[in-house]
Amino acid sequence: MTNRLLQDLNEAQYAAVTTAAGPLLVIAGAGSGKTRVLTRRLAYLLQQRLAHPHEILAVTFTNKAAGEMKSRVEALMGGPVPEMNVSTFHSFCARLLRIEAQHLGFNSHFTIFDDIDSLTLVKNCIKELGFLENQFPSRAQQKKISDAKNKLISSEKFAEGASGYFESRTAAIYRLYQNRLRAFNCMDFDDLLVNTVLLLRENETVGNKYRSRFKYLLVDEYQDTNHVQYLLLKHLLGEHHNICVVGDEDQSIYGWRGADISNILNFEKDFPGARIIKLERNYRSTRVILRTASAVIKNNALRKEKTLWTDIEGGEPVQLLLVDSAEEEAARVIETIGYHHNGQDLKETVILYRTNAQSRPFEEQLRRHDIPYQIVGGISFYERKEIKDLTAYLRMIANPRDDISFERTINYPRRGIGAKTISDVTELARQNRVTYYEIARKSGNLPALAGKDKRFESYVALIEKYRALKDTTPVDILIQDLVEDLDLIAVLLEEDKVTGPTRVENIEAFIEGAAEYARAEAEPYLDKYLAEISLFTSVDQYKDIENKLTMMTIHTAKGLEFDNVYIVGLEEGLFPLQRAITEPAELEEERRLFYVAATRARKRLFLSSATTRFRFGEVESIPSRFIREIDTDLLEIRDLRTMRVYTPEQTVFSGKKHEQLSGVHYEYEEDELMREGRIVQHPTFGRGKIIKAEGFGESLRLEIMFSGIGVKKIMAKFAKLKVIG
DNA sequence: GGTCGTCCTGTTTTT
DNA sequence: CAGGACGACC
Repeated sequence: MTNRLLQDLNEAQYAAVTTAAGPLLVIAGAGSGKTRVLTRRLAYLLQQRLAHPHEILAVTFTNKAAGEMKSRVEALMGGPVPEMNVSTFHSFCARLLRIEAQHLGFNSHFTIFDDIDSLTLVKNCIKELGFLENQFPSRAQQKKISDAKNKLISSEKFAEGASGYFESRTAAIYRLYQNRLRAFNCMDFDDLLVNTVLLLRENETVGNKYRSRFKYLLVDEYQDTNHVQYLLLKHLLGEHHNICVVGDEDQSIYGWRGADISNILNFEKDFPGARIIKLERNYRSTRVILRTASAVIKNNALRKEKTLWTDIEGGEPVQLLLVDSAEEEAARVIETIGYHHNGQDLKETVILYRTNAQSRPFEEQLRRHDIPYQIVGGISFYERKEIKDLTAYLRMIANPRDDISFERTINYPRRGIGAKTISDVTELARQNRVTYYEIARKSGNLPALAGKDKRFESYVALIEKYRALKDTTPVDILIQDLVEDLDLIAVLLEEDKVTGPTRVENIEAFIEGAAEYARAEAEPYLDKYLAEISLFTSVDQYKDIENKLTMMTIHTAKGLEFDNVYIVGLEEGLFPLQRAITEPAELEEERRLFYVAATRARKRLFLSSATTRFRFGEVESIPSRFIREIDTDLLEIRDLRTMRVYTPEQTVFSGKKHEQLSGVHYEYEEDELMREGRIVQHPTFGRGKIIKAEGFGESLRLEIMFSGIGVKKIMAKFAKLKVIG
């Protein structure tokens, strides 16, 4: 009898599904049936009774992917598999820590700081230490701290390795930040991973407990794991070596967040005896689309050679739209969508962009034409002010030690507690080494807060009321009552006549979300609900709703596929981003990002590029180098400025390069002269020698050593340089 | 204590 | 161009 789990698999897929024991690396090219392999593999482990559901841990990148994987496995197994662990790294860690928190000096009601909370705390720390915000911008400091954590460098270790003015101060900020989080009984996103690793590594009992529990580990999107995640896997792996990771180094796009591409490149070294299986046959895209993606990605040096192929012959040429401005781009793209998708379901079409800010002109056009759409990501629902304010209350209720949530809620809605009083509270809390909430509770006994104690009392009474209810009242009811107690609806409507109603709608949607959760959960109480919503990802909100166009960043689109894909804003400085142009490693990541974007498409791919784009001030744009890397016979160029169309045949036949068609001169010849070793004449600095040249054309940057002046970094397009030797 | 206006900076992607 | 920080004023 044939095993239906092994039907319809190609040879490589079959091997990936059935190779159960030992380390296994599955290199899964875009569209190569990865999800099918993953779900069949899990079902196969269960079917062959190699493991009980609770002995399997599968980690995915988003909650949505986890949910889908689980339901597909259940469909294959013909029934629910409730005990199988399928989750993201972060939510797996959060759940584990909820159980084991006391071993780390946290209590199990700890709350999770999102990016905004964490930034607020960093700001507070910088202020408290008396450092200047312009010398130590909070965002940059936050990033440094996060980078350190991703490499498992503690604040103590960071301080040891720190040298000089800036680093030693960053170390101080890091230390204070970490101490505060601990005092608040809070963890940021990075802490969830770091603390789990520390616990598994340093607490033998806990470590052994989890090591003996999981017999099979499965990791999706391995190319985007960071060092801490890698260590987490190492520490979860017990006697057995049954770890299967699936990934594609060409799709690694989270380097900026600490993802370490060497995890996948070094898998064989890290896990001796590893078997490698490559899935190279693509079932998704037309040959034209694959060739386009490959033409760009092959310019990267850091990759394992791999060739995707498909049986899907030919396909429509890739259309390149050339336009004047960002507004024009939006108008023409929407027009093209209307033209091509007459009668088709809009859910099969997506507009992908490099940065969230690019969505605006498209939104305007879509509204104007009354086309239904959804934007995934951007300012997430949970980051909206009214939602943030409400969740800050919920967090105070779950965990009153959280000073950041205290600050956010103490005077909203207004209770007559202003900046002065809050700084008094801060001061008192520091002196007495207690939390802000503790000060609020004792305000009656504190002379410094004389006269204000009634205001604090009503706040404390409110928090305490809900603290008493939180473990027994379903979370949606709790939130509803809280909103009423705060009179939040009236406050919002009063506050701003224009945005008020929308904000009220958002509050209502939030309550509805909680109600949905309450219906699905056996114990729908606050603590768990908060943990869940703080780990929502931006794709988690994506639903392929009938007849709605979708827009999102390329990062968010990872793992999704559509019939029609529009990649917009293909200009130097935007895609690739300006800062990537001079950094080879970052440029390669941008290229992978293009690769991910293009391979989302099944049938049709459209690219667009504008000549001018408003960023800070007006900026002339030139088409992205990625366009030039695509073979001309794949492209149909529609120059919407001149209303000229160049088919692939014409382009090839006339031997024209597309940079000429687009009317942009790249001025290679000039570039050729501006190379290292050349002597140039500068109007103010005089004679100098080029010691470094990066970029090309408009973005050519030079480092020039001027005699008697020193090294200057110069943008070639602004400096009136003359080559004299 | 609250509000309004001005100046300044900083701009990528997200768990 | 937008959002935050800060200072002036009510």
